[in-house]
Amino acid sequence: MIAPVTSEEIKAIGRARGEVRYYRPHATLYYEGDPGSDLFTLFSGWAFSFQMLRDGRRQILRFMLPGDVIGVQPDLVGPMDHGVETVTDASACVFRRDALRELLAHDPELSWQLVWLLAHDQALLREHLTGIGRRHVTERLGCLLLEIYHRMARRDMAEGTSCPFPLTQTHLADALGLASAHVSRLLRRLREDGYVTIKSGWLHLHDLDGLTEISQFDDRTLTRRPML
Amino acid sequence: MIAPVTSEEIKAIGRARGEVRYYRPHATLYYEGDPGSDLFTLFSGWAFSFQMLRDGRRQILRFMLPGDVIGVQPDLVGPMDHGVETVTDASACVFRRDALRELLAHDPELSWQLVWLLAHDQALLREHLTGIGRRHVTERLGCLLLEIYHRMARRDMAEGTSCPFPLTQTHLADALGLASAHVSRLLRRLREDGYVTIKSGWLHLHDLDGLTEISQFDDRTLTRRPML
DNA sequence: CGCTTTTTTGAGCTGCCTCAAGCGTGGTGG
DNA sequence: CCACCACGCTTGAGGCAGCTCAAAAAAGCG
Repeated sequence: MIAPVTSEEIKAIGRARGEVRYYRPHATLYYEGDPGSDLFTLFSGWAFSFQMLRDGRRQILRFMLPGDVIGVQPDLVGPMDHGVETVTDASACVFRRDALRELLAHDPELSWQLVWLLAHDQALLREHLTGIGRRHVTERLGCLLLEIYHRMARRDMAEGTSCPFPLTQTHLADALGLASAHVSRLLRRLREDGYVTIKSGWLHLHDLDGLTEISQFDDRTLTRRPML
Repeated sequence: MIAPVTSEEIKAIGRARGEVRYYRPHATLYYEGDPGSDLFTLFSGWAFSFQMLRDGRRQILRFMLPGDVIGVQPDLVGPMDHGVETVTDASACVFRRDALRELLAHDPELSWQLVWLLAHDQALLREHLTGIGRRHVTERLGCLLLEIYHRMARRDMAEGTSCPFPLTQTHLADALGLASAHVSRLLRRLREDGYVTIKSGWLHLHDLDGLTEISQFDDRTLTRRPML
């Protein structure tokens, strides 16, 4: 999947001047415990961040779409508290951590943007947390699909009310805190009720407003666009 | 409750030079939708941040203990995506948002620290998210109690394996994504099994190691101390 | 000491899980 | 080009964890 990028992204990438790396699906950008990995801008493809528990349970924290910045989140010194893995073929622009620190010291505007970016990530995490903690599962799933659709639309990567959607139901389940069997049932119901179909790698929202309504979806975090 | 503060906190507060405000329990520092509130350093007392759904369901995102910084998280321009409310009597040092922006421009070191702080908050959120999404409820509760205990201990506000604990079971329930009746049952079991008692505003951990074990508690996020 | 808030406990229910088997599909190699 | 394999999806059956509703006991608080 080759992704167009917006002018903001190109600007950010230019600033970074890192090399570009290419990944296969299911590849690891960095793993939990990694002692200080690099930073990335996802150039094309999808990825996600996650944490594991000892017995293999996995929680997906966030899906990364083209243009997203990866690896700023963690403690900037010290090991990563989460891993990042690709979903599809992907390419990412790398730049070194120490370079960041230097950049920040010389460019207050950049540090402001970095703060903005972190704050934005936090907002997504908060929304996700509230969803898992307090939403009914159907709402939860609906919100996730809508969030992804809107994020894709902002990047001009949607066509009408459809967009590419390479995630498996297992991804969804691990993001939503559910069993994948249950996600299948939920999707069936959404399909039968005429809201959504997922087919050959595309998400189709047949009734965007209806889904927004039944999901109690609130795009408070999405109306504000990332600057970087 | 009057709280001692560590030297780091005093330094941070000095830098901010804001006025100090005093709050009663159950008071609002800012509310969801607040168009750009101020920033705070919690000086004494406990508070928490939360989001509400339309039908009244509440998710507690994070508990704030003395010394914690409040309100940096959100989008630094634009309305707050969450509210903050006190649990106990509390006092907080305020400083204005625009002052922050100016400070950042002139002090790269400070912006570095701010980034650190945001990253640390994110780590807490991630841990919380994984807990709610993928942990069994007993583990979840255990982890929350341990997290709070450790955070208190770091502030020298614990005595042995006990610490002040002003939260109600409803607070715990809303943080963990549970019903409060169920929290009561879980706590009874932890008490009967000799792990924990909560009594007259204090948390007593009778078997810290045991609880850490059965909760699969991992203090990866806590071993790194906040610098600000 | 009376009132409010919190905690405890019970009974019954249901939403989501687990386990498991069958099906569809795309990719690979003969 | 076809056969096979692997992986993801679907669907069923049965179980239990955690919910709701409710009411009583206990613990602050003025």
